[in-house]
Amino acid sequence: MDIRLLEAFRAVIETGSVTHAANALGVTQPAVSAQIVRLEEVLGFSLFERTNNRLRPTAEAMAFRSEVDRTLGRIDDLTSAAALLREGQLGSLAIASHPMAGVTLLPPVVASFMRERPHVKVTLITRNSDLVRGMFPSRMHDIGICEQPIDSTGLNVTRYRLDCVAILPKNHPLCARRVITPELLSGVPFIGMFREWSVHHLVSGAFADAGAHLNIVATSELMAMMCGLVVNGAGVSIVDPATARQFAVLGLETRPFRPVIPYEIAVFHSSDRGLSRIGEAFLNALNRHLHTFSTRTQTSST
Amino acid sequence: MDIRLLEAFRAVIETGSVTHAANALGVTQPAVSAQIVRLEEVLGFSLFERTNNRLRPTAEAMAFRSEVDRTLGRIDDLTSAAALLREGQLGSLAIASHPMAGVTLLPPVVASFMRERPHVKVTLITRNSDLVRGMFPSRMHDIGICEQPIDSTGLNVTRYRLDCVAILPKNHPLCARRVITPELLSGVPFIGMFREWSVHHLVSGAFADAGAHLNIVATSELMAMMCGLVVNGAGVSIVDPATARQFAVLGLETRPFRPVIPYEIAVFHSSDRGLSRIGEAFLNALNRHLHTFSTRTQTSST
DNA sequence: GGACAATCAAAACCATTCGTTATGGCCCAC
DNA sequence: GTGGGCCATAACGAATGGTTTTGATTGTCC
Repeated sequence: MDIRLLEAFRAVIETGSVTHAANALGVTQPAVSAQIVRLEEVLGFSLFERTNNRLRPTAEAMAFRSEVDRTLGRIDDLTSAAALLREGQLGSLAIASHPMAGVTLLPPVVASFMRERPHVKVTLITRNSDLVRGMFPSRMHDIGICEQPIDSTGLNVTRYRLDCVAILPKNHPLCARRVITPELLSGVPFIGMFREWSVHHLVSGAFADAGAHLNIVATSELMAMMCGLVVNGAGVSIVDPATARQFAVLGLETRPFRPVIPYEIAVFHSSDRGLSRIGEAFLNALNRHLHTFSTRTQTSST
Repeated sequence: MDIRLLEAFRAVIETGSVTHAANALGVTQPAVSAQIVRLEEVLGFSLFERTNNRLRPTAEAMAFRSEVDRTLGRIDDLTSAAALLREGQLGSLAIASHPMAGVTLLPPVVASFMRERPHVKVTLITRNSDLVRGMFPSRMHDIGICEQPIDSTGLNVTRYRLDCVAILPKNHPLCARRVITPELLSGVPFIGMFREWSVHHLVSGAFADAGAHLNIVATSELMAMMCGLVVNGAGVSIVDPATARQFAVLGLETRPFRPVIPYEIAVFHSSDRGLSRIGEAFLNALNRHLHTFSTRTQTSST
């Protein structure tokens, strides 16, 4: 059952003549004539009555036509689905990330990605970094995001280093400074993170190196709460720039912090299994987004 | 978008290897290999990752597969619809008949026809003979049935002549006779037809020729009522054999009548428009049925 | 009524396509 | 290391499917 025969049949029915159908199809009249004959042979019944050098559809042809229409419609759907797949517009994307990425990094990227690709189904899984690492190389997820360090065997890993920033409430005296240092923050009420987080080890190290006093007045497990405390004047803090930007709407002031406190995350996927076009597109979008933080990137694969 | 490519794709996915797919499809392995390449070129994205001389479907291939399955399923439907059309099992049949055919002739034929062809939609229109004749050559109906005479220009007409029979109640004295004649019925209570009907003109003519007395004690418009009257002993009558058989379940006795009273009907269809396979099949069935009445047939077309 | 235009079919021809056979490379298992 | 399984490539041949040309038929317009 050749599709071209069906298209020829439809064209003849619609235009009412072989000649016009041939014009519509961009082929010559004898070609269409032969196509109709072939179709009739394969079907085993005649589609047209040849009378007076004219074709008149038989009753069977009329009934067959509706079937053909449905079939050609389905094939149109198939080709448009193929086009969507080709452009990475159709399919699914499963991302496993650690909580901070899930809360502060992914939302803007995923949202704009979904806006551009309304047919893509996105699944977001949030687990702690260890569990995210353990989820690969199972085939369930396309992309993983976790904190450093990560063993890259069997994975394609892209490492990003974001420079942490100081966050201050509006009108805080230190807002006058373009760059914040441990000396400036010595003794200033500071909001820390309750859980183990590499960044805060680095922060306390930087304070110690500078002989400054880290005056932690509150800790929280949630970035949103820390930022909320800062906004309301409970103190200042140092967080990764993605978090700072995500909660900027609350009214945070952001300043660079020196010495540089790097926050390192790893974005990865199975290296044995090629990434889907959607996955590639998402990695590009994520990469673009991360580079708005003047991020340094390093890719490694095995 | 060649269907064979889709079938090759499906076979490779299902069997897991090009070689097995080739076996399943009855072609050689390089053929399937080339088909997959062609399909990938047409689609614009790759369907398999070639690694370690093995093929592994990409994420896009998995998504594409469901579309392909639907498409191939639709094509299966198309081919089976084509098979039904070829066998006259799918489509519609519109029959316009005069009332007596509609009541006594068609029901058994149409019922068994529909039983054999569950996918065929049958439309029955019942009008008087003049109106039935007037319905052609409009294209709305496939087959017309009316009483004689009929002008056959533009029509394919098959004329049937049925010999009318005498109908008697059970245990009527005349049941002892193998053949009924006007002489035997002279003075016997007779059920006539109210409306103009050629048969009854012939009957009264036969009685007159034989010098017999036609003693009409009741008339009706409905064959069913006439037969009911006969069954219940109100009299005897002479009707066409199709009617007699149709109402035989009521408990009629039927005997040949001499001289022969012919009842003539015409079965016809447009001659400019070929009859559908369904129409042909129905005409055959109708012809077979009518010949169980030892009917004489005569076909004419213009 | 005759010339013309339109339509479809048939024949000859040509190119592309598509499948087969033969072969080679690669990887895995034994 | 060797053999077997799997896939890709190349060479080749057949057949499919198109074009061009031509012919036959019919309806139409002067």
